[in-house]
Amino acid sequence: MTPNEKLAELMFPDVKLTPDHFENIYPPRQCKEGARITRIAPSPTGYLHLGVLFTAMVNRVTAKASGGVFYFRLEDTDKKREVEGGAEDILSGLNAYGVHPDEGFVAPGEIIGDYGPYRQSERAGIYHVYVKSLVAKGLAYPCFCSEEERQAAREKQEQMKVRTGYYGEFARCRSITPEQAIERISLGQPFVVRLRSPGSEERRIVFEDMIKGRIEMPENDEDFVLLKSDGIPTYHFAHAVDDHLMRTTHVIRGDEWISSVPKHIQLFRILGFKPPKYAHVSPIMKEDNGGKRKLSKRKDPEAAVHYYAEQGYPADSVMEYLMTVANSDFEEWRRRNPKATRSEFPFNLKKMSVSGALFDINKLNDVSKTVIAEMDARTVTKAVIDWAKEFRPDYYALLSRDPDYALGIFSIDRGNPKPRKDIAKWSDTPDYTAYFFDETFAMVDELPENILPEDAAAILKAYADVYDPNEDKQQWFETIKSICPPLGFCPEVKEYKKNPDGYKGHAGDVSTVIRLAVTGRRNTPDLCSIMKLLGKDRVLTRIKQTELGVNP
RNA sequence: GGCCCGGUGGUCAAGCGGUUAAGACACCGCCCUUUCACGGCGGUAACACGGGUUCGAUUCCCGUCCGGGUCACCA
Repeated sequence: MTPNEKLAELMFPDVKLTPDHFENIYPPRQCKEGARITRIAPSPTGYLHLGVLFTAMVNRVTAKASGGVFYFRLEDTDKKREVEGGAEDILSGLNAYGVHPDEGFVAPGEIIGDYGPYRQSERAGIYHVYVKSLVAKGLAYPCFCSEEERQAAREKQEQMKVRTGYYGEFARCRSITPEQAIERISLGQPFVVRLRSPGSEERRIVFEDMIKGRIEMPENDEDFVLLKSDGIPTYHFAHAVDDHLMRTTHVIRGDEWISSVPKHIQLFRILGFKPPKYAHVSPIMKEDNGGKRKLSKRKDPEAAVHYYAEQGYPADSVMEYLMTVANSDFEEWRRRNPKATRSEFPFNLKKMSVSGALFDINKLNDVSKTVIAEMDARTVTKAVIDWAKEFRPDYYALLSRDPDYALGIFSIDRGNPKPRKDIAKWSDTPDYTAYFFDETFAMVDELPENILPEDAAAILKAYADVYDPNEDKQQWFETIKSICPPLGFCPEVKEYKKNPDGYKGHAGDVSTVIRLAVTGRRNTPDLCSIMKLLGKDRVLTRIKQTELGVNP
């Protein structure tokens, strides 16, 4: 045994397997030519972030479009930051938005696939095999530096105005001989394992990022940590081992990783792995005092995907919006293919933006209005009730009192060739539908400027006398027209416009007064339908109340 | 500070040496219309700056400025 092999044996006495073993039990995948294997590998440090959903969506769509596999791996190597229930939240969130993994963690408590374990904390044995072989070959070494020592070295580097980091002459433990290391380990000194980096600052490494294009950077020359003192790997090492063994072909991740690519490529080479293709996704930004910054989970409520559920944005709306952010020609495609499923869209990583897009709530609202406008009444009603049940108990109570009435509300003007686009999210509905319930109906306190109170009172009085709840829409409007002349209003708008001085107003003004009395609003969907739904008694009561209020 | 990346209307974005510099959202006006919404038509509004290269630069090169990312035993 060489000294390094002895050292490796001492460091990992329990490790008996070799890398070959894993190469055999995780063979290359049998996929059709060009199939892309992608993954989402979040760490369970909190709730599902919009950026993670976005990245997951991009991963899934690229895998699916190529007939490949999209899997979910849990990066739980940092116990300190782990949040209980974090993994479940992320997973159920992804599923709620239709970003279903094919493999790995596919649902809370459900793990499938032949390339597991998919939880990094269960893969310690695998990582150790690879680290051990690296140490045995002298490609990695134990480092005994304390935090204080590293801190001191850093300060010295800052003083000397040189790059900080554990490299070159600053990599103190690099020169410890295997014999010395064996002695210190035997003494029980704690250690981490570092890569003995063969890189040089002087040399450049070039790689092709599928989104950002060609990128050139100095080689990595830092002896970065592979295994932490608790025996758990760092992200870098786990990335290399896992993505190789799980046979990932395309690593699509946030662009905060781009600066570590030299480390990653170096690791793949040293381990004898074929590096994956990389695609670094720009983050979704938020406007902040005229500047831009990444959506922050702490500062921005809209960073957490949960926010959209609370606000009542349908999952489809969020995904449609995210797709337009991902590939801006998605919108145009959608207009041409209104009924197609998103997976039919020819998604392309190369069409992704190189710099981060500002989160645009206006755009989300617009997209969402279109999504909701195309839903049928039953779907909308159910969604609103489900939403209210969770987030607006008071409104839920009103809706669930009479489900058919609720259905009636959301049926108005729905399904006709000119869809209304006035609901962007379910939280718009309590106010939007307030006048349908006596509890939330608010009487008018102000008339339009062009209508005098006495005229309004006269209109309401006249209408109350002829009101017939059984009229269809056309008859209903004829009735309104019929009360116009005696009141001094013109039944035809066009005629009124030719001769505005000859009348007090036109049929539109008359119906506005009625609308105001019945709904308390100047703008509503089709009034005739609304009145039918409200019912004769309620309509008459409101007309009378308003009449009194307007003309006491 | 070092190393990367990026700067086209308020926002998202096409464009890749010669264009009246698309389109979408937002905003404004008009039309349609019993209101609103939908729809239609029109409008305001952009190539960060300075040098090159070129017959010609938004497009290519350099510099400046601005923005973003990253420099851990976190991912």
